[in-house]
Amino acid sequence: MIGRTLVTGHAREAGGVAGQTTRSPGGVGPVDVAHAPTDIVQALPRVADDMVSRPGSAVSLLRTVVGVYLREAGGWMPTGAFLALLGALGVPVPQARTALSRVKQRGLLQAEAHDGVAGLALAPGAGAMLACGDRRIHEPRSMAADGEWCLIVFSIPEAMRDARHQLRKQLTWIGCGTVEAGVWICPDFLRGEVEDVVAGLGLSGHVVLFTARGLPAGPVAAGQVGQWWDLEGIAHLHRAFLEGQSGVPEGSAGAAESFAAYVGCIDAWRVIPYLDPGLPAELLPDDWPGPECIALFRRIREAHAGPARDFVLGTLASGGVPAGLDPARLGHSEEVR
Amino acid sequence: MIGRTLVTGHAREAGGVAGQTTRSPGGVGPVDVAHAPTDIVQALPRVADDMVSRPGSAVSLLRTVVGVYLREAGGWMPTGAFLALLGALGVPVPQARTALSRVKQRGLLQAEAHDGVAGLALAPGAGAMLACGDRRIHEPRSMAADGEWCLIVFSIPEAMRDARHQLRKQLTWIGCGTVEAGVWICPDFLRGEVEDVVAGLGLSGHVVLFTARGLPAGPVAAGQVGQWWDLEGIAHLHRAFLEGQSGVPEGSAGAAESFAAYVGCIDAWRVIPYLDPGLPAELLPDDWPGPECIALFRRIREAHAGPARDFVLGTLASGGVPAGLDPARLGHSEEVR
DNA sequence: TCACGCTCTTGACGCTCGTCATGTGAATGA
DNA sequence: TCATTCACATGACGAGCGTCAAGAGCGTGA
Repeated sequence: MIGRTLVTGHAREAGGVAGQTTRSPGGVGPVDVAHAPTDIVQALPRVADDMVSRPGSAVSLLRTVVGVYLREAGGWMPTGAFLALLGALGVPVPQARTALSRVKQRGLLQAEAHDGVAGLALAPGAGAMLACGDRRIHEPRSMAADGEWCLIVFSIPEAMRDARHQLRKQLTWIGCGTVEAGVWICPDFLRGEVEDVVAGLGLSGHVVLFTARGLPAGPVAAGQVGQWWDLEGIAHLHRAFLEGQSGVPEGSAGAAESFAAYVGCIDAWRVIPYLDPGLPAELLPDDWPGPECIALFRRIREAHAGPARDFVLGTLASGGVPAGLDPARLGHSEEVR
Repeated sequence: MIGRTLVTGHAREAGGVAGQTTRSPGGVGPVDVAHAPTDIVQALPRVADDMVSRPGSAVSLLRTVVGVYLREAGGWMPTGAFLALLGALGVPVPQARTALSRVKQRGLLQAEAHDGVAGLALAPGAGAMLACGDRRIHEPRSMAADGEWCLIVFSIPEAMRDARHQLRKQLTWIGCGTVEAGVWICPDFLRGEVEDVVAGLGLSGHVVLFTARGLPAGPVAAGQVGQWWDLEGIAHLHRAFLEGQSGVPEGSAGAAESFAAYVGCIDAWRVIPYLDPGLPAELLPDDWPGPECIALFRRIREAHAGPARDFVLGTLASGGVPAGLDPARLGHSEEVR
């Protein structure tokens, strides 16, 4: 729902003229062609992978575990370890297996046996996406009041409408705002990601990027920013994070609890630094929840990242049976291998 | 014709998908409201006055004389002096009177008698326009390769189509190029004039200006510039100037000849620094005639500005009968008063 | 003052962008 | 495995921008 709000949230004042629908209300016959996933989907920059699944779902949690721990573990983990870690997050083994299968199918992981032990390795090319995600997640950047902007101007023929649609969507995903139809804006430090998106869609010839500065500071600029971004929707994301993480203990806890708290926090946090471009405080409402959100995220990380890491290492060392974990929470741990 | 080339010269490749038109082709009944010439016309920035008349015509020459000499003469000259000066430029007295009447009607000059002598004074508010013209004419600016751009983004509702049309036209007049529909560009040192145009049309609320930099230098940027401006049309203007002024002696000459040469040169030159934004040489074709043009303009000014000024002062001192001028060229000089 | 020609205006049109509604396939969770 | 929900593709639509063509208005020159 949140995602939907954001994606469709840029609705301009559509009031006034009542749109008339001349379409016949009844269902039409089986309509046709449709749904060739086309090669555009294949060309999708991997940023899309961060957005498809809902935070808290099994796939999303798995995706988070992969992002946070798999590279450090050498890019490969036995299947049993995945099951154990997801189990520690409250995901029953059958659903965890389904999630593994789906993430594998999506191309993020690939099956690989090491020394006869079945496991999953990072798919080639996924490393770059994860690294990019790391930057955004752990070093959320904020633009200075006099910082530079990146303006994205494009004109894409109707024949490439899919690509145009994808472009618009992905620009929204990485935090760009809409100035006018065909003119988007973001902090200039996101320029690299914009270029990646554009190149990934094969639209380099139709898009022009400018580095701009000097929005005449003051309330006028703040008003502009309010028109360009769905600040309300982004603030709602932040507040949902604050609310969801408010019960997380910020003191020391058991390794398993720390792991669950930390991964849950990352999983809830992950999408925010994408959709929030990190606008300068001077251009945001006074009660903007961003800084408080970042502070909470950092406190939780400070408290639990270390123990959570220890928990994962312990789980890996024990071959899938995490130490100090109540076996009852693991579901059918005997299935693990 | 040149003007037309420039205005309509940005035609994009209109080919491609054949659009379907569901609109009824027949004319509709007398449609309504419409057609209040509106106050938009009154709000026209004076830059328009520089473009309406063709170089070399009586009105244009008069406009040039006014711009170059009237302010120095104290903002007022007797009608006879105008007739004499235009006569020195080859304009017969009847046409000169028509020109005076029309320029007066347009609001650039206003009738004023000094000490019982009929004459014409600069209309209030015209001074600013002339000053702006001076800057562009005598100090043609050129952008550095790493200079800053001004991006103009606008979206104007269909109900204000006239204003939108005017905006587009005037942006072209002051040298702006088209990036996409609704996105224009010019060197940032023209920003002030852009703001004047926008404010003059009452469109401040619908236009956003950015200061941009960092067109990735090189042939790519040059290609972009070639798409944004009608470089061919501008080069044609330059070459026409070079050709038209090639016969002008650059050495010393009689006062009257210098006056005719100098005013003729200014008159032919005047429009060029408006339509040519002064792009950096790195982004222009190798054979770009701009610098040669400016050099020629400066040589002619160097050679003739002084004597021309003396000629005007002499004419004013003698009350309308210029010294050293062949009376035959003056037409009916006895009509002068 | 008059005829000519250019400019501007006006209406129609095509193109692009964004949105909405709808149908389909996939992801999710029980 | 199955029902529900979500995301995406598609077609239709409104809006904005620019262009074209025809007609009106105005500048130009005789």
